[in-house]
Amino acid sequence: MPGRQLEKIYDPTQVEERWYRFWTEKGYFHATVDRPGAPYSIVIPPPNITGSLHLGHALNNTLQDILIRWRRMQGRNTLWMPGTDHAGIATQNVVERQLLAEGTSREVLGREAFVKRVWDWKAQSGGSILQQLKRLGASCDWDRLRFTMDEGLSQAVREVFVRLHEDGLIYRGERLINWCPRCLTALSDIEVEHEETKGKLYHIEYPLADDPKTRLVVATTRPETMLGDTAVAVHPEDPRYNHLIGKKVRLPLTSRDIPIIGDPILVDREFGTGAVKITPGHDFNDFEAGERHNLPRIAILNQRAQMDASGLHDAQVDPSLNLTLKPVHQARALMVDALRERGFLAKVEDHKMSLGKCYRCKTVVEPYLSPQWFVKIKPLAEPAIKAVEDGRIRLIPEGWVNNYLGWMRDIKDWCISRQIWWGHQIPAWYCRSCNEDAIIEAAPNSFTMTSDAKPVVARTAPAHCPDCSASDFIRDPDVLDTWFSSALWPFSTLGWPEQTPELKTYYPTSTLVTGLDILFFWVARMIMMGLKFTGNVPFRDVYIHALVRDAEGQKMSKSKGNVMDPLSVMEKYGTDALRFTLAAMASPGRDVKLAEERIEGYRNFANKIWNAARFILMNLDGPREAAPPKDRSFADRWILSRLNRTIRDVNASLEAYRFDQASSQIYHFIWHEYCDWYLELVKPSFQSKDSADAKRTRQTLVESFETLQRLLHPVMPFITEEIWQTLPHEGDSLVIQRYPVPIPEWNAKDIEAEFAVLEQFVTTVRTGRAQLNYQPGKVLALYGATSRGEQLTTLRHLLPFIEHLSRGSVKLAAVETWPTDKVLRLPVEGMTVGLVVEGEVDLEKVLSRLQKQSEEKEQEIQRLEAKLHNVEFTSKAPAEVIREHGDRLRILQQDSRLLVGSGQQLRSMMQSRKE
RNA sequence: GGGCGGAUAGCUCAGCCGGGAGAGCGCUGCCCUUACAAGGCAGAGGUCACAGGUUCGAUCCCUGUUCCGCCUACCA
Repeated sequence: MPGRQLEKIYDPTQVEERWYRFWTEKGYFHATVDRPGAPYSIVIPPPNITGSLHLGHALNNTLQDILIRWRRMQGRNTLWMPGTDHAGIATQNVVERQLLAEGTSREVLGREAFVKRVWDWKAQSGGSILQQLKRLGASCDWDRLRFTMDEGLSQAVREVFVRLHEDGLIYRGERLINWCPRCLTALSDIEVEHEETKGKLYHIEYPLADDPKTRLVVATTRPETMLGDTAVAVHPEDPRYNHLIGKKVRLPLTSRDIPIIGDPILVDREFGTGAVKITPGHDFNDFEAGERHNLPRIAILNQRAQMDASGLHDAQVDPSLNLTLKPVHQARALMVDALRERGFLAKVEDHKMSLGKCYRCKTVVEPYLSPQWFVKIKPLAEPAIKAVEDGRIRLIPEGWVNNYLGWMRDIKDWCISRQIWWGHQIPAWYCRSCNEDAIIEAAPNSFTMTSDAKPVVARTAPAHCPDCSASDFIRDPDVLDTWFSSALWPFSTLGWPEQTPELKTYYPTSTLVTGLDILFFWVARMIMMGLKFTGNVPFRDVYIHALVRDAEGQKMSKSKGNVMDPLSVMEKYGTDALRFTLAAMASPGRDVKLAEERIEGYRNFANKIWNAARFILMNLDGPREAAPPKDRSFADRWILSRLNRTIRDVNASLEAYRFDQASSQIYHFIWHEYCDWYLELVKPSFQSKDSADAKRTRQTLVESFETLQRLLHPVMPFITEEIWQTLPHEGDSLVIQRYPVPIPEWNAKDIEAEFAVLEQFVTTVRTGRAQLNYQPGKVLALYGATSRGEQLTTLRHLLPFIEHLSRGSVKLAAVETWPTDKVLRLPVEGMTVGLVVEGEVDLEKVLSRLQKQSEEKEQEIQRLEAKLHNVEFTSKAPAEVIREHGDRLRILQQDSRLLVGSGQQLRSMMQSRKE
């Protein structure tokens, strides 16, 4: 049964697509509730439909796929639920840009046509990331693909909204919210990115109304908003100012007088001048201060962050300033000039401050006063805190727990309404006749509702008004924050609110794999919603992985030009190499710095495996015999024992989400034990094709290598399937084979100890070879000696292997019987290895190395002796440590004596050569 | 401002419930030895950031310092 010949170099492009198609055609990734095995489920963090695969996705999905493939092979009933997220703002932006290029706009199209246009776009190009996930090998159940705007998920959204509203956890009200003047929508607090920037602190003089020569100086970073000031605050206990409380100042550049008030919360006496202007319409703190003191609010900016005509009028601003419709930064410059000219500007100093920007478009965000929908979050947060505190949900690594708890305990109400068209429209309707004054038709067919409007919240459009029974309604134009629907993802994708078999089987899901960046956006909200609506946690484990950075540790971004495209990486090095790299670098709590050389290194690893497979297939031509492990050869027993250890380690690592450990354990085993030693040890047994050893070793080769393919498959699915299919095997695909578990009969501690002796001997011969500058192929005359009985037995027993790996003939005899004039002696762990010295050899070099070694050993001996002579140590250290120190010392002393002898003997050799 | 994490070989990192300092990549030397030059063999390279403390003993535990990340916060 000669297997098919493999090419000399592994070519992933020949392999990957073929097997992925095979797997999906066979339906291996499809989950059914009646499948045996304990359920294991993961919901994918749904990528944006606007997105294309970047390395963060690649890492995230590689780790999920490793878990899913591993659990599937363990016989669990696995489900990996895939899907995409409608990404309201981002998607709307993309389509609006297209419209702009076509010379039109969403306003021209109208809402209905625009939304249809977005669906068209989604149908065309919204799914490309899914194809890329397949390319990565993701074993998702594609038959269950979900989208946050699917009818089923939309129904879940409406259901949740209505129930939260019924429970009083959703309300509508006029608040100061974060507003993006480019996207023209509200944002939640966490959608604002704060960035440290260099700004200015302007000191502005406000003359007292009844005594214009006396001026109160306030400090501000935003002089343009002073036009909306409705008070100035000082600290009530500040002797510099408190006598002014109750008086008024004339607001510069306006004809308004505003009061001076005392407020100990807002005012920090140490900062600036100790006097603060209060602009309740444009600053969150000022808004609260305004609430405390019943101050009027004047909005001087419109929704595009331009100076607003009616706002300027209300604020009684000097019209000659010509500010109308000037954007913020221009208005600021004009204001500063005007203040300076008219003598109100005391001074300007540099000032560090943080600026809020829209996380989607990086535009500076404005606090904006408008009616919005909010989720009252505290009652939802409390159970979510408890679930993590009591361990029903584990965060891994657990260092993030405090982060999570801290954020949750301090959580603020969640603004969920967005003034865009793409998304789940809020299920709230306004009766026209009851809200006549509250409904404003801003443009034809475009309405806004004041905060006084009374909505009817319902699952479907109401037929009659509960108050006046009229039937003319206008639906709330706002849509919900995209994260509102993603918060339901773990159960909405499984059919909720229906109690589907899927929901019963796969919920709570087992593990969530995600990046830190969406811990609050997504994970926290899923926990809150899951607990609220299913009474159960949405997942047991949350594995939080790091960010992928470039080789210099910089965040990858298009503007920096340091992005690495995973698709071209897969093209160049193969998908398995990329996956292995990401897994190997996924150390907990540390960012992944990705350099291309690493990927190349693991590409080489794939090739190493490939060539091991070639070797095995070449030698499989002949009978095989499945003898019990203990009856097999030394090499066979050794590799099975080592493989067993690796199986144990890898399983333990995966259980602990230590993808890095699992990968390096497999890497080390395959390359440095299996290939470097085992395959070399085994070569001689094939010299006589039909020997018992050959038969059994063939069997061991197949067993061990087949097991290795199973062990590695979750990380490198493609090459392992390709190799597995060429090896003798049972079954249709590696995907559905059982994951390796340790086999007790494979353990052979004694054999491993024997191997250590062999390895030391052989390595020492090789070192000697290198020192004597012998060709690797040169067959040597070698000697071996040891005074330790068990070592001698092992050496005798393993002589054929040792001779093969040392490329020489080894005489085991007492050192005294070796020829003194032509043998280099090298000690190792109590043994002495002898190499015959022939030809032109630089013995000086050899000697100096011996001397250096000798010194190192001597140092170590002295250190150990000092320790063992120290009574404090011997009386207080554990017996085991003392014994171990003693053992080590004895071996060192032995080696040291041998080294000295070896050096003397070498010197006399050199002497006799000279003569 | 607060919190968290990091500082170990040229680079990227592992290790550490305290007892001989490791890997990968890179580097040096020899070798195209029929599985693999995307390879083999051998090797060089580290006062484990700094200063104290606890201990018989500290890379590891504690305290402080410096530097670097990240998260978070309304200091106008």
